[in-house]
Amino acid sequence: MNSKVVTRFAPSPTGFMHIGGVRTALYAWLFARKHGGRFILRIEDTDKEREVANSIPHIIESLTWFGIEWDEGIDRGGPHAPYLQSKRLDLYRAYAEKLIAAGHAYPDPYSESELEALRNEAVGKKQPFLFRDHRPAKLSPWDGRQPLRFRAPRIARYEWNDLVRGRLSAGEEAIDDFILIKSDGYPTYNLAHIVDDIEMGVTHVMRGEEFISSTPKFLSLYEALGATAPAFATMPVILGPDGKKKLSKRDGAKDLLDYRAEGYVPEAMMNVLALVGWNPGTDQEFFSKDELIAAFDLSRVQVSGAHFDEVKLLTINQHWMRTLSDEEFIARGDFHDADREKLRAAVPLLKERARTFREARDMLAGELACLFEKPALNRGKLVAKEPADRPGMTKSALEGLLGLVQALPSDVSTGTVKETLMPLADAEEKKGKGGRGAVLWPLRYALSGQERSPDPFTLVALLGAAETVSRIRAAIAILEG
RNA sequence: GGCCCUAUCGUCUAACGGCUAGGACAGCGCCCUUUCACGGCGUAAAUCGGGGUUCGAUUCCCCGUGGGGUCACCA
Repeated sequence: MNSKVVTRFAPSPTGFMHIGGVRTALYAWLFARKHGGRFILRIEDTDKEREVANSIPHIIESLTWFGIEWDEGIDRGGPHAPYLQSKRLDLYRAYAEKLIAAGHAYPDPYSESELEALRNEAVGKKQPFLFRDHRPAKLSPWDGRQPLRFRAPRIARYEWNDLVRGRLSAGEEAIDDFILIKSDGYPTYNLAHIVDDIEMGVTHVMRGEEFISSTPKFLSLYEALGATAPAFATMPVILGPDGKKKLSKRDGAKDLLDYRAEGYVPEAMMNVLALVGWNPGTDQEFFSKDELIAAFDLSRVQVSGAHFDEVKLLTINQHWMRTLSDEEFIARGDFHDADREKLRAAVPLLKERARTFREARDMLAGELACLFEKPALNRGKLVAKEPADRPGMTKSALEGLLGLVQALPSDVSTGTVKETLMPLADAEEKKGKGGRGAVLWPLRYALSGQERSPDPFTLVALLGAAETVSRIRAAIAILEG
């Protein structure tokens, strides 16, 4: 029974995908995987005016990066191909003819201006405009140039079950004679998605709450077609970062692939997105893809809207970056021309400090640049005693370091460096002149040229004894000069 | 405006009608550390308002308020 589950994600090619759409796709996909079912990617391109060029490959790239894979769909075919609605017009036409024959559909006889006049009249009387009040007395045959309308039944109260929200209902005003086929020959969403869901055997439909109020349309159309409606599951909205409104492209929602460019890993995106609107009922915060599939449950999907927290995303992204092997980290970090050997050595440092790959790249060019090139030292900085508790720098401290570093083996661990150098710093501390800082600050600055850097022992280990000696000598030279 | 959905810390959320309303992120403090970061420990922070049902409401019901959605030849 579980193996019969079929879900789908059916975006229209109107541009990029934002996290709201991706999350809906994620839940539909998780549900299919959880139940050993199939997941379909269908493209709903029935509005040729709003279509944006190249949307389809962009959507495919987005979902692929994100980590969702589909069993049938636009680019890989399947038993119900094609998965592009504009290539299925004959099918919608056949269903439309069936509806006409059964008396469930009729051609709209009004011109645009006539319809406009009727609508204005109703508005003038402060009445809601209902097309069904203006149905033509005599039905003329449909020539395919007029819009085809659904003859909506009058039902006092629609009620249905929602897998997330339970009992939902709507009054009879929720449904009017809506258009099935537009005058340009393309079906509307209302007809096309239902025909496809029937043909493709979709069992569970996940979608946003903006579809709740049009569900009566869908139910009555299923009934007119003599088909059983699938189960519905309504997803909560994802709200914009600052406002309370639904996240939308208009309000600056980001392209999913922008997150890739900013250095987020898809594991983190999936983890975070799954948790906006769903939770496992436990305290677990980190979920791998497989763990999500195992834990996902529609009954624990939230009913109210939620904000997407990019700060939390940073934390979770850092977690998933740290789970990568050093090789994967380098391969996925897009570090182009960095010195491979130094880069390899720097990875543990990057894993500790960077929350995104972009941050990691910035660090390599910024505070970690000293790993790759000699820093430019500045005499004023060398001797400055700012902030107040800074000890300043003495030639004797640097020379003491020099002696110890020269004795280090060429391949040395951070721990050994620390064991070797700390006694000098501790001795300085006993003298009470600036404490350990009297040694450690000069070392940090000589090696990094910066006031903020990784700890100096790590720097020595990464740079090697020879380079360390060279940099300390450079600092001494500046002090003397 | 009609209809529909919804309401727990700043944010994401947990809590068969029953412990001092729990966790995470962010915040704050302390420790570690001459810096930053990491890490450890700790701390502050919430049930929208009013009725009702009940021995007992975060939980169930009603009203109000706030927020959202929808009323297309868009999906």
